[in-house]
Amino acid sequence: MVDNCAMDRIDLHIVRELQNDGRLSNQELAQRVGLSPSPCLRRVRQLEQDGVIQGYRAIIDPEAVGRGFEVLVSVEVRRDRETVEAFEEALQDVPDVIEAYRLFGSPGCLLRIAVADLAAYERLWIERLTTLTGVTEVNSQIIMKRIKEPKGMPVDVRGA
Amino acid sequence: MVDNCAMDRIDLHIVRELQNDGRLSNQELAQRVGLSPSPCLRRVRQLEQDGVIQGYRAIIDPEAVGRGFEVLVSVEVRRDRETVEAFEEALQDVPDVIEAYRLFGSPGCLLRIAVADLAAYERLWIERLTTLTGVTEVNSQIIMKRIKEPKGMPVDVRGA
DNA sequence: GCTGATTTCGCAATCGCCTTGCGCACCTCC
DNA sequence: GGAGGTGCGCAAGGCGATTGCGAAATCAGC
Repeated sequence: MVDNCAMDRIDLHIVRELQNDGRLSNQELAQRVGLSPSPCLRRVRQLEQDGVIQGYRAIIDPEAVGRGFEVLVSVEVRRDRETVEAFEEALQDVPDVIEAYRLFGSPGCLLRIAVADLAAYERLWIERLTTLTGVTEVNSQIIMKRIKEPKGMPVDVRGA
Repeated sequence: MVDNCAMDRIDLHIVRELQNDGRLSNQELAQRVGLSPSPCLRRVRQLEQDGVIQGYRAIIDPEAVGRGFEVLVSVEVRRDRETVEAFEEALQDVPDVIEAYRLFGSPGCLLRIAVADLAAYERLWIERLTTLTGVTEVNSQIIMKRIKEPKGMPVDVRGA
């Protein structure tokens, strides 16, 4: 996690390739970045240890696991430290909340929620969202379409 | 991609484990879901082919690749088909836009953007966001804190 | 500019895992 | 009760991961 920012262009290239396909074999990866397998693997291990690569994840079709209905929820919370901290802590225990951000300005907080369908969302809304303490306003917006599939951060490799 | 929804609890378990750690060895995975390696691998391949597992990705620290500054941008676009389609198409060519949703109601569109710092965002805003055709309103909100790290979809495995 | 120290590479060998073909068990439908 | 189909476990072959070591490159200091 220490910011050992000695990332040269090969490291960036490795990061980019692994972000595109986290299951690349070390051999294939080495070939793509122009290295032999052993130093390539050593670099990957170093990147993992430095926290640059935080993990690997399979990308799942939300529909297939019964979470094809997505909602963006703006939440306003009373702005004192206790309330905010309790609210954010409580969010951790709601698995349907996929993403959550605290913002400057208004709304103070934005959630992305994924559930099975409208009925499931109604249940979540009435049972878990409106009951959170300190919440003064909840505004739900159904997602019509995902315009851009999340593909991770773009990584600029100078000269590659 | 065809909805071969014969996902039993073992498949759900596989999906959950691979979402947690996309680089699990097949042996380890098989052991966790209570199978021997060969049928386990066959199931994984099937899930990939059915589009349930859409891919694998390394999770990268945004800071490490110079994208530690994140902004949520509400965009309003003129609501005719031509404009909307052109706008959404144009978004694909802006790599700094990490996520994009089209919403019901207002705002009509929400973007998540990741750049290096405020200066980089100012440049992006003036050069690429305000110049998009049909855009009638752009409202930027800087993200103070990521409350919940994206960990993918929760997968309920009945009885596991 | 040369030299020593350090870093990083490539090679080779070992080990372990992936992968596939096959036989067996179970389940279903006649 | 028998026949077909589905899905499992076993075993073997091939291939990739992993590590130790020597060589090359890079860098600092003089």
